[in-house]
Amino acid sequence: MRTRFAPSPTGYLHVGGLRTALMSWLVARQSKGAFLLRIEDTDQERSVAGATENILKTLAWAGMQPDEGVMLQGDSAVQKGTKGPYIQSERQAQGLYGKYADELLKSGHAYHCFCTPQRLEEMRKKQEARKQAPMYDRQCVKLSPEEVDAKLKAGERYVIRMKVPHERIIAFEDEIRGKVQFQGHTVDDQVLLKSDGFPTYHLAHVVDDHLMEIDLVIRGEEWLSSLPKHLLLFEFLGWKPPRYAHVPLLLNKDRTKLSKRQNSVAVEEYMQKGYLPEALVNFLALLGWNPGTTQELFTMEELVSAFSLDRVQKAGAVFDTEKLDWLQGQWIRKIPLKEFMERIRPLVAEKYPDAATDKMLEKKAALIQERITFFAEAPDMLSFFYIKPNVSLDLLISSKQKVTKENLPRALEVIENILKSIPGKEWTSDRLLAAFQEKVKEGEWKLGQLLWPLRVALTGRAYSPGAVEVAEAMAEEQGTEAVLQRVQTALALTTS
RNA sequence: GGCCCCAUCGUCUAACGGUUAGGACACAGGAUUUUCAUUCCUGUAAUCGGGGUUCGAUUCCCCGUGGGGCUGCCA
Repeated sequence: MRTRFAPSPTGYLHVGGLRTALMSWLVARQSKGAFLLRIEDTDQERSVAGATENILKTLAWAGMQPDEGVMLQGDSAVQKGTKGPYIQSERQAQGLYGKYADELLKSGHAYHCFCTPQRLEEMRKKQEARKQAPMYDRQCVKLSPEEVDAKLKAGERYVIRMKVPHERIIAFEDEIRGKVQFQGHTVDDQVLLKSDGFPTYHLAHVVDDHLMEIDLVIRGEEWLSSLPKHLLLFEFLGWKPPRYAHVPLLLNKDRTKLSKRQNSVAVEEYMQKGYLPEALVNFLALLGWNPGTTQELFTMEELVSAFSLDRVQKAGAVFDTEKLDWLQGQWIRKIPLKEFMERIRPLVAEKYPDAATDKMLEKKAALIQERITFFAEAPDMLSFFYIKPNVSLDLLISSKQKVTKENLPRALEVIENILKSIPGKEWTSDRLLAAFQEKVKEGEWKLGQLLWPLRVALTGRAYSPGAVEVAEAMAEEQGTEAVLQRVQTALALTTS
């Protein structure tokens, strides 16, 4: 199966685009076919320099590389394949689209239109006032060949429009929606070739996807109403149309089409926020698709074998990132510890330079891997290993743990004594915990009354890894004296 | 306005015409030998409305209603 993704280089890659790209990629992989990337830059005004590379890099981040067409080589975009060029402006330069427009002109399926934008605007206004659907009124169809020639010779600006047979019924079987039908008279005479000579999306899509031998076009539902135009063009040109899958739209919370007003829509934004590609891809795959099992976590490989278009939903899906965050947590926990450590190292080192060469970082990383959702949380979570924390009396006290202003000094003394009673070599979290539990057995203290102040004394934080785990790591790194010192500092705080 | 598409918990979704309408996220409660988190358990919560067809409709048909998309010399 040959599939394609055909973005316009207008800036960033949209999450909706990533989703259709993903489906196309999955289908191609699954069928051992090819995933093509074509650049649709027929709108001169909207094209942005560097956007192509940017889109390609983002796609690569997500784990999708094109097999053919425009792809990344180092930092720049190159083209590979036998059906190129794969950039529409380059195809345009070869006169490709004009050639087929001429063919349609000759066969009577298209005509020159000399109407000015002003006239078209007025026409639409009148139609709207009469509560009619705004459609081209075919004024230029009436022009005789001689009149057309004369206007062309006079250098009048023109476009080429397709001539839609009004009496036809255009029916089609969509891969997701099933049968879809349109009445010819409701379909507008679409502009095929603009006055600057460039094709519109409609002509370019039909010509390119035919020439590039695309078997299946997966695109957003917003294209469904243009489908009859495309089908007709394939017919007029004598070509077999591809299969189509019109994927339901991604929606804002208010169920309108996903917009940047209400959501982060650029994949880059999710990269910057620290989302893992595994999480975003997993999330996108599950939006509007389900495997028919209760499996929620999918690697790319698993998606390749599990995905199928017939389990894609017909209704739009609200882009609610709560589940994305959950998936992010799941995926960050799956990262092998060493890799996790190397991912957080530069972030921690940025704030605490010692981390750059920290031999203890793996042990510290292990303490936080299950408690964070984003790498960016790591520096804060580990801060107390690198700087002495600011411990406050307020934090040492906890009503939930029954640590009061009154019993706190005594608690800290007990903690100190327990710690002192254990030889440095035996400072493992298990051994430490056992010691505290023994004390608890005596009846005077609850475990929380001892471990809470210890944890706060060591970390200065409302939440952190467990007290004994921190004590173990800290003792190994800085010696038991350093740990005791922090307890003593806290104790001093209570007496001042 | 016209054309097209769609409709199950708040959200993502499952259910050959026969299920106590299932799962996940979120939320609430609890357990997990300290906080936060993780993990586990429990709970709250849905078939848009009306007609058909059928012994029986979430499921099939029709009509409403609601929502969305398109309606550019943008894609």
